[in-house]
Amino acid sequence: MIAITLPDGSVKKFDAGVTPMDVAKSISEGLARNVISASFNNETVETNTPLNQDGSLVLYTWRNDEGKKAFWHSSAHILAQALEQLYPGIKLTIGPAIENGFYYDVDFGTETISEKDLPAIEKKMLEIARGKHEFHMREATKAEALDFYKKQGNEYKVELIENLEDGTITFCDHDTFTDLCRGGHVPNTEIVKAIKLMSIAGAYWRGDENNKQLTRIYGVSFPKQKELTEYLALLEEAKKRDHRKLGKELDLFTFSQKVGQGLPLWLPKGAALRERLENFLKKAQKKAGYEMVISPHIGQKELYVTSGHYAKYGEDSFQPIHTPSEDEEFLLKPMNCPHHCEMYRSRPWSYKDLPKRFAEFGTVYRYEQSGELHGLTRVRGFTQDDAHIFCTPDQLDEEFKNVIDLVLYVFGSLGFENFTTQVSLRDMEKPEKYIGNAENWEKAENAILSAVQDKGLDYVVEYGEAAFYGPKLDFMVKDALGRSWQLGTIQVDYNLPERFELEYKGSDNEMHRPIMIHRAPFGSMERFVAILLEHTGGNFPLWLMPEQVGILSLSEKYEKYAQKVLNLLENDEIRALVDNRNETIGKKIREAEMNKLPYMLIIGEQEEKDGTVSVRKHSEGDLGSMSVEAFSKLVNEEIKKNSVEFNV
RNA sequence: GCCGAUGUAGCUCAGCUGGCUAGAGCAGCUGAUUUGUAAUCAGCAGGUCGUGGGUUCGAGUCCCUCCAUCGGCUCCA
Repeated sequence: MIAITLPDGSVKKFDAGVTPMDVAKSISEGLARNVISASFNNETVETNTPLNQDGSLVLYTWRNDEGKKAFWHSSAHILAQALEQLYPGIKLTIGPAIENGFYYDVDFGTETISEKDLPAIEKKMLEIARGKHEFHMREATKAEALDFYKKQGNEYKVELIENLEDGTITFCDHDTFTDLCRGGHVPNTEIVKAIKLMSIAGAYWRGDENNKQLTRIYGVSFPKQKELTEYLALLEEAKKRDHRKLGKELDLFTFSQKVGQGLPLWLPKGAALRERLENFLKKAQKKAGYEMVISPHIGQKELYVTSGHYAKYGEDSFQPIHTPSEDEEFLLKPMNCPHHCEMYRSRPWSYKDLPKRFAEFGTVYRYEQSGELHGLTRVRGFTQDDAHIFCTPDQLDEEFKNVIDLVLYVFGSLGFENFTTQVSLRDMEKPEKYIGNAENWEKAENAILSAVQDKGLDYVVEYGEAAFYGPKLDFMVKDALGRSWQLGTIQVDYNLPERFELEYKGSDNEMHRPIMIHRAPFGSMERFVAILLEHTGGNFPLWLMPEQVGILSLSEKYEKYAQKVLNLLENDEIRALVDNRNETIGKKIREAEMNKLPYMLIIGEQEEKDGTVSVRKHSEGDLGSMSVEAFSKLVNEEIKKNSVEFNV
């Protein structure tokens, strides 16, 4: 007999060799029907794995992430089987579950497949699924495993196996199909009822662009057709919040082929929105002791040779600007830091002057690969809400933490609650990617780690994500489709101060090197506005709205009164517009609703006589009539409610 | 940059296997209407079908080039 501990703490006795499925059956028939995977002593097991020792067992269903993972991973096996049947001779590589579904990377050899082929593959997958084939794990020696794939001529699987240790290698069989696999499957194929293959993409073997590009097929699957339908509807719904679509509809920004790809054009409403965001941050930064500076958009090549940008990126970026004089070269600035370093150098500093905080909404230009451009989230010309803090070593910790507070304030004020924080460190195996010595890197990385720990931030560490001059703390937010974007960033840099020979005089009357913190709470205005658009669906907080109130006249007869209301609102600093067109009130309301105008004031004979306005709130409807003063108060209270002061 | 897809009026879309002067709705303009909480009616105007080549008696439709966009990969100062 063995003792199985269940998640609720209860312990049940079973004969050795009992399977997780047997345990599920002993609890209830319903659970047995729904269980799709299990873990035993924190290790993933199959539902048919015999358990031979005491331990704790967790049973997963579709409701658990673990269950979904097993479901989608199993679906990837079915996809692979379908592909092998339809395209004999292909080479399978890897097929994991991902956040929303699964994929399989395949070398199709000379064959090319396109999205037109997907329905046939889906059909084959469903056919296989209906066969109710059970998944069985099987151990194999390294020699057997290598032999199996060498016979097939599959160099990818051979490479994978060569990196595995003998004794840890397992295969998974179902129906006629076999795949190298670590485990974690559903009991049998039949529970996969609905399958949708989403798209085809190229993906480099092992994620390295020097390797061969494989064909990746993305798919998603569900235990019920209804859930698939709902999922697809959700995706459609998310597309409505796409910032590219909303930006066009709300007249915020545009792109022009003539101006160039990745070069956004901010239209009046977008520019006003952006200005409001900038002012919001300027106000908080002023309180936090920042000083605004301004630098030009280009700089001499020498500046970037000093900073290290030229050696690192010169050839792969926008090419230098040449002038009529010989040998003169200027670069579009890819970053503001070199300029700010030169500002620091403009005079000598004492330790008593530090920290020095130079802030600038600085527009930078970076030659992103064409395939990488994406709406406003990835562009070639953008404005960073940049600042560089020059401080002494003993000020670093406090300064860094103050910046964390500022970023949290900005995110909080704009309703970004679901962000994640990432500590981006260097990739130790690729030192050529970075400038500066190991000792400085170590110091900078430790400074960030200790600050986030003291602040109690819930963070993940990513190696190889650091900037070339220093490690970062990044604040990531997801877009409407769940893709993660880096917004705020804080970076510790010991390297640029050295390259620019920055100094200050210490209390010991000796010269010392300051440490630099690079930081941008928004990240960039472009990306921030994009993500804000997707989060709010265009319904920004009232204080940010380009237009807050529409005064809709019932007919042209009320023009004078409309103007009077407009003047009253403007006196209270409320942004309003008058719609006095010769259209029906129904049409004016419809348009205002579609333009996401937060408030509509309907005025006609009655209102003019009483000196009131009839208030309608966006997507909520009629709020009844009130005086203009009462309405102003309503608006200002809503604005106040949503804005918090930044306290240092 | 790489893989796959897409590109018809300002916007959303129709245009079957190549065949008359390329259609519709919304937006725009003109006129009528002067309106009570999500589309008043009528008329008008608007497109070298992304670009450049090619095949053909004939190309929006077929082929190639380039450009841009979309979904990924890689990259991301």
